[in-house]
Formats: sequence, C-alpha cells, structure tokens
Amino acid sequence: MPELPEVETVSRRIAPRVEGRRIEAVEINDPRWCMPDPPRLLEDRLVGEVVVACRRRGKYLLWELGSLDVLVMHLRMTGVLLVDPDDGTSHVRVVITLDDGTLIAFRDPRRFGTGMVIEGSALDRWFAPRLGIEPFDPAFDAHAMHELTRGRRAPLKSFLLDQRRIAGIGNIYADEALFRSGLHPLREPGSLNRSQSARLRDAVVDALSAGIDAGGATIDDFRDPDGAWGAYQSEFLVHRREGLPCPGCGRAIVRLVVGGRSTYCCGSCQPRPRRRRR
DNA sequence: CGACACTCCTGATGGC
DNA sequence: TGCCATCAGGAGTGTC
Repeated sequence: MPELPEVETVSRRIAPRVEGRRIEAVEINDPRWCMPDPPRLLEDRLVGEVVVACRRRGKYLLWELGSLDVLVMHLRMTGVLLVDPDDGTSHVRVVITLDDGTLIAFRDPRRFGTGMVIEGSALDRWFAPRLGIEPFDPAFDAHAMHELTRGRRAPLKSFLLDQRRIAGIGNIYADEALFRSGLHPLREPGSLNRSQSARLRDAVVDALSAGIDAGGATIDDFRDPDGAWGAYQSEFLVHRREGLPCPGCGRAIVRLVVGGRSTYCCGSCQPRPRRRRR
C-alpha cells in the first residue's frame, strides 16, 4: 500500500516526465475517482493546463498547474501511476495524455484512489484539518515529537497512523519505526519520556528514509511509474514477518491486532507496557 | 475534543 | 476442481 516512501518514489520518477508538459487529454473511466464531482468537471479544468510541478504532501500526490489549480491525487491501497503502460494493463481508471504523447495512467484494482482539483490558494486550508507535520520537515525534531505525544492515550501504533499528527506513515512504516525505536505498539504515547520520544522521532525518519532509498516497497502490486517493483519489502525488519527471527535478538516476531490493523513486533526488543490503559 | 466502529472495494487466500 | 466466506486497509463519516 503506498505510503510516504512509495508516493515519494512515484513523485520523483514521474516529475521529470510531466513537469513543463501540457495536458492534452484526460479520460476518467471511473466516476468514483473524482466523486462527487462529475468526470467532465475535472477533464475541463485539466485539459490545456501546463503541469508546473509534481510533488508530494503526506500520502497525497500533487500536480501544480499553470492555472494555479492543483490536481490532488491519493493512491490509497492499490493505486499507482504508470508512464506509458503496457497494452492490456488492467484496472486503468484514468488516462492523462501529455503534449509530447506520453501517457500517464492511474491503475487501481480496488478503486479506493481519488482525484480532485483544488485552487492553489485553498490547498493549505484543505490540508490543515487532515495532515500534520511532514516527517522530513526540519521542525519535526525530538521536541516536536514529544509535544505531539502529550496527552495521547490511544495505542502508539494508532498514533503513528493518525495523519493529523504526522503525515505519511502507514501500516508498514509504523511497524518498522516502532521496532527501530524499541517501543511496543501498545505503549501509551503520553507515557513516553523525552529520550523515548527522541528515539521514536529518529526511528520514523530512518524507516521512511530506508523505504525511499529502496524505491518503496511492493505490496499489493505497487510499482514505480516505469513498472519496476519496489525493493523495500525484502528489507522489512518485522512487518509481515510473523514467526521469522527478529533481526535484533533472533526470537520469533509476533503478530497482533492494534486498532484493527495487523501489527508485527518483537516481544523481547519491544517490551510490552506494564499496564493496559482503560 | 478524542477514540472508535463502520464504510468503501476487489484480488488473494483458505477451508471443505 | 470449484465454491464461498473471510481478509486486507487509508481516510471519510458518524457516534458517543
């Protein structure tokens, strides 16, 4: 499932192919993609526009247009953008034709992905209630992490998945960051001391960086825009590795469910909190 | 306000 | 071999 490193990978690979290009045509085959707006509305606002910049915010992929509108896309579970997809590629929901003939296809088997056009001046207002700090923002330091955890009582794993606190972490990188920090997924965020908050902050940044360096992880068919598989899934330390040896101590990795999400951790390197919250 | 249940969707998986 | 139930999960919505 595309998380920050996967969306970053898509953005980096696709940017040189779309920036400076004019959108020649847009074909939206699945109205769900831009619901509740009708496909015609998006097509009309996109066709003829120059893509000024392609970038990422949280797990959102943004195309800034010459009109100052922004195409805001979310890949959700199974979405991916492909450059010049092979003939017969299945589950293609949207096709964008650029003025040099390049085709950008949005492929999304489960149809959770979304696209919308927002005025650039309204973008921050739209993100504000949804997305917290960017993990690679210099302001995201140990102190900022400690402040974010104050008073939070839901499990630490759920805290990391809450996009309104920190933007971009999903199920994979939450598990990986928690393992790297040595903290248990059920820890109460508000119970972390300063040094634990600092470790968690570093673990989040390190896990996400490792994912980006590997070109993302291929789970649920994720590919980069050139169709290449990600590599990071082979570097997972704990995620989806139930029963396999912990890279730290060799004991079997365990799976539990936290906040309804599959969660993988080492019972020994990530000591369980003494008492459960109530 | 925080926490949590429910919803969307379809390919993959497992049981018989 | 085929059928069916179950599962996965990001974010929006609704409820307490």
